[in-house]
Amino acid sequence: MEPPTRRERILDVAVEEFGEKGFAGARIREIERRAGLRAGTGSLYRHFESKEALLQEAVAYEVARCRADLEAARATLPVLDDPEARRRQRFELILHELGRWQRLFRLMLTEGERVPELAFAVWDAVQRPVEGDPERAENIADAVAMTSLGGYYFFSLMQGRPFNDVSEARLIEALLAMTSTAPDLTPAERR
Amino acid sequence: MEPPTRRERILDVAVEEFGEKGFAGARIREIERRAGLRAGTGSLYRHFESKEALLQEAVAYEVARCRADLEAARATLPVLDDPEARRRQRFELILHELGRWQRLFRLMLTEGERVPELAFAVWDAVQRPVEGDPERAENIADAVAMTSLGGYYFFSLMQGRPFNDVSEARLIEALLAMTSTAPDLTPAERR
DNA sequence: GTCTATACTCCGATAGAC
DNA sequence: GTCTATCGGAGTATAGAC
Repeated sequence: MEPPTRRERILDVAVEEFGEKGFAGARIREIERRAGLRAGTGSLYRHFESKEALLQEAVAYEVARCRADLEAARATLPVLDDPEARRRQRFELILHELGRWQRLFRLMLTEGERVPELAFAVWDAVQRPVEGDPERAENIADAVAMTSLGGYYFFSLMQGRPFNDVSEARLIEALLAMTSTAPDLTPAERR
Repeated sequence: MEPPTRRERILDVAVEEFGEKGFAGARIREIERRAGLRAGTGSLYRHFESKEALLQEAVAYEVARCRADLEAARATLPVLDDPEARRRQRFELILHELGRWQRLFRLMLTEGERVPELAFAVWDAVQRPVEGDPERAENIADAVAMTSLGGYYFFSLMQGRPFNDVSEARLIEALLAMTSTAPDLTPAERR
């Protein structure tokens, strides 16, 4: 692995700074400081046109890195035969990756209008394509699992501790039990 | 109902402005403009000490109003005997109230450090207290439902349409089916 | 390509007339 | 309690030496 260029170091810390404080709250001087440039000198502008341009490039950079990490993580996982084990594996991966994508989620919530492509990029990478009828029981069960993992992540983030003191392992256990028992999820009107 | 005082009008629009743009991005002149004061004159400071103080009071104001709305909504609901109907009622209420609390959630994510009491206030109001053992099956099932509704709300917000095209009604249906079938949620090691 | 120095703008906040 | 006028500070951005 080559050492990161200065440009990459700037992008790195810019993602952090924008993610933590949003566009308006982010400080160029702070990004310079963290990237190893003298703070407040404007040296950053030899690398990027403006604060706005920096945000755009930082987001694109982080999306690319997150996607690569996700692919890499998927590639290292063993291929499992048991469907339940496969679902557990998937749930654990999702929960883990949510942390990796946290800053992009935050930017999506706070700077969505400023970077409209971000929403597409994130969902394109994160979301398993829905195959066939979205009303299919399997897809609904998957949506419940996905939303539950996402909600768990957000609520835990907000509470600053595991949501309602339910551990990750416990939640996954419950989700597996609920979706494997596979209650009839066909809409009532179709039965 | 009395007409809102100017102070209340300011608090009203301040919640909007802070919620949309965060503390750093919010503009006093914009709040003045929206509250019917001349923009950029600093007239706001006859009512509030500083931007920081305004944020604190705006948050407290919004928490109080959201809580009142929640109580009011609960009070108007009919008392149901059927436990399943009661759960459906509860799920629908949560999904509905999440929209009302949206700005506070956002402020919690973006300005959490600035207003540490906010997290306590919000969770105290929203969260049904966990009775007894948090590992109890009922509480775990409830946590799954709560997280799923929260995640559904957030993801739909981010996607700008119902998450994975699953309608609210459909999600609630699925959650009811999954939690009423009541699979054995006791942790494996206790069986 | 990094620094010094600084221009320029925007914003939060204050003083004081009415 | 709202306006006019303005201060002071902070922040983005630029010009130019090295």
